[in-house]
Amino acid sequence: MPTHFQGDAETVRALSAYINLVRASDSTLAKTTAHLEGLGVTNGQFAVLEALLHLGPMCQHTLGKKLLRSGGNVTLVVDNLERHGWVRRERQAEDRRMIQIHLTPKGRRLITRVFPEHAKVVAKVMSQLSAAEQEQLRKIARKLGRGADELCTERLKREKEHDHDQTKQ
Amino acid sequence: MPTHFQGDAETVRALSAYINLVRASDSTLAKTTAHLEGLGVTNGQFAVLEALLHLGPMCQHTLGKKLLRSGGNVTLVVDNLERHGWVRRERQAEDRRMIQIHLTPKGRRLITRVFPEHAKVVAKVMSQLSAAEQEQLRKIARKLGRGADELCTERLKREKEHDHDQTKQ
DNA sequence: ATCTGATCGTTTAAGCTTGAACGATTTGAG
DNA sequence: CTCAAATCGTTCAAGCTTAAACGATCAGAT
Repeated sequence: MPTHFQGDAETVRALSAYINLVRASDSTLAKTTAHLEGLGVTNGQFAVLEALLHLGPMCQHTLGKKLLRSGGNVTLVVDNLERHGWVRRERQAEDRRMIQIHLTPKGRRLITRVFPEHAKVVAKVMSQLSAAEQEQLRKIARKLGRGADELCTERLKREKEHDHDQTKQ
Repeated sequence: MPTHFQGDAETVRALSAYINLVRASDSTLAKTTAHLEGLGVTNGQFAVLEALLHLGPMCQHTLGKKLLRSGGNVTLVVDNLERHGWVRRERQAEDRRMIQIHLTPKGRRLITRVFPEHAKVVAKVMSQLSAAEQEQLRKIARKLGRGADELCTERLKREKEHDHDQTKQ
């Protein structure tokens, strides 16, 4: 094989970290997705429902930015969620370009029931790592993927800390 | 909102690490994919070409396991690679169920040219992290995604160490 | 030799995802 | 006011991905 890989140690290190990162993500995502499918909810649908539950109603454009998905994708996922009766669209009066997405009571019941199960699966998968390792992973991954919001986790922490209702919504 | 998230600190920690992991992977993968698309190679195609370059010819089933992809997916990707003239199928004589995939000279030229560029992009993205952080990330992610082989990195390290041709194949 | 079960690759249907083109709406400049 | 540019959601074509059903091939038992 006449071609060498000409990278230095730095490049080898970066590639190694990168590959393991993507594989770990793929692998854990597959496990949690398998659980969701058994509940009749796709990955994208779950992500939207979770965002609406933990962050409140928001318009599709915002949803797309939060979830790192294209506009067309959000339209499709919301279509499907609407078809199931889990969310409803509400055109904004002050800016008729925007459509705010709301959880319906039915949708709220669903995600409220499903999310704890999902959390349990994630906890089980992540339990392969020690607490310290999970914390390191969180910090490093956050630094790497910075610019992306953290969705539910901040809210979860607040809920945990205060431990009382935030009846807003 | 009458429903609390009932998880303990352990679950919150796991979720937080998980979300940041998936987001970091999504985010970095998007950046590297964007570069590949400009070269007329899809993600899956690149992964196959890279595996063939760094691990040598192998049958589709093995390819699927290495890349964590379904059999049907491997068939499609190899179809497309074959259509471009970058790989060829070679039915095995000793076991006619298997089909070994080989890089063509044209395919080898392509991946040999493209891989260093890809490595450079990865190195740039990962340079947001210090060397120590990258090393930590590699270890932790590897532990989490264990069972998955590391594809090129081991081979790259060997090439780097020995720094001479391994003209095999 | 024949049969059974396992393995490998292919095909198909379904769903996800994206980018680009498009229409509706708003904003701001003139 | 009027028009141009920007923003938001929708639609469409294309490609990726998977699971399941299928045919071909092999290995082992009888």
